[in-house]
Amino acid sequence: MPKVVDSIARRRELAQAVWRVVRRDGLERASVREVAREAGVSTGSLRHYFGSQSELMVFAMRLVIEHIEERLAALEVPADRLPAARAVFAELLPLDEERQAENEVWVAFTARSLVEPELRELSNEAYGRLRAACRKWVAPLLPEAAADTVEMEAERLFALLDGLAVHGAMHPEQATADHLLAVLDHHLHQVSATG
Amino acid sequence: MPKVVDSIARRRELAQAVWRVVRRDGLERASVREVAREAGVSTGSLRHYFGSQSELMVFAMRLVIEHIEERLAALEVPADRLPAARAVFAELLPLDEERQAENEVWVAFTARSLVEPELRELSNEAYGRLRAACRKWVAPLLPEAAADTVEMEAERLFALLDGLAVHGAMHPEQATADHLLAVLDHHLHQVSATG
DNA sequence: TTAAAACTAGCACAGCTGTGCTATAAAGAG
DNA sequence: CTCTTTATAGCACAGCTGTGCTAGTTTTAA
Repeated sequence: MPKVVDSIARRRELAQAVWRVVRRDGLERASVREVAREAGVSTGSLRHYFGSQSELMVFAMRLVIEHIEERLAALEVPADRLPAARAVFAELLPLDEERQAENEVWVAFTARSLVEPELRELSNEAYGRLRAACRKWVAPLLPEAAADTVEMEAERLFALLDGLAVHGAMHPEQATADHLLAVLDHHLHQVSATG
Repeated sequence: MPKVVDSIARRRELAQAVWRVVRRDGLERASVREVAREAGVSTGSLRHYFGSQSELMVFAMRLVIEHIEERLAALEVPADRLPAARAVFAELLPLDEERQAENEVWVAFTARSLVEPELRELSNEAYGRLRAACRKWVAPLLPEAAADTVEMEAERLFALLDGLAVHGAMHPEQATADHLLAVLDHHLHQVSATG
């Protein structure tokens, strides 16, 4: 195994230490020293893998996107249109601990991306992909609808998903997995019924 | 005019300096010194009005809630159910520069409230009030529906509004006022049509 | 075995942080 | 006027920050 593979594995471990600090103490506390401490290494060692703090943060944020895409790629999508849409969009909701953790981290990075251009790029990229996914899986539910109706429904679902994700992060006691799924199911059912 | 009135007016001015810094540089850059610089005062003077930084931040976040409630209180709500709901919920969207600014600040504070208990209280308070408002103004659109259906629709609208607000903050080029209003109108129309 | 590459540790620097403190100026009350 | 409260300014302290740097250590290659 060439060393470069271990190297990126190590980078992933360090990025997950970022996640833990972000979740526990917030993004503003994710200093180089604190992340190194969380990962159990020295700052010099951390700096060997990431030339700067912002490089570390960009990598940590990008890792969230990669995890989500890996889960989506591993998903067995049902053949029927409505169960297919449900399966895909349910996968994006913070329904279990792993996705809750990544969702909280994502919310923190997203907020910072408002003022950090390097993170903003990643946010925009994810935004575009999610928007496209909404269009792709909602369109089959509206076979007779006009193009701009499909577009409108995609935007509505897009906003709904982001809103549910925020609620899942901010109020996990109330936005339980059952709750999130119930709202999603209700919405998809109504959309496919009117289309 | 007693001095206490000027005092809270001064606190509001300083809190708005917080807003400007948060919007320009992010919440993590809103240090005591930076806010004082933005407001054109010394740190000692700032500290005379706010005994600690967290007191300043709590006040600045609470001021966002107060501004929103002032706007809602000043709103002339139409008599008809659907226009009434539209007027209220449109008021909550970041449709103009003022609301965009406050919305961005709110998003930043909300994200930090994930790890700051003092801000979390305010976030929860706002969450509860917004949820109640959704119930109040959505229920008349569904006169024949069961209670849990009304509840479900309120939750769906609640998530949609938060999602639209996030999109308005993160992607103002695409989430224009027209776009946000179109999605809101489409949703309210469909809810009231099926109810 | 030897040389090079990769890794780890930790210190040093300059700069920013929140907060406590004192000193000065302004304003209002008696 | 004087006295007290309010307001403002700015310094000092201890502590954390990102990053550059050097010195060891381990691993890999030849």
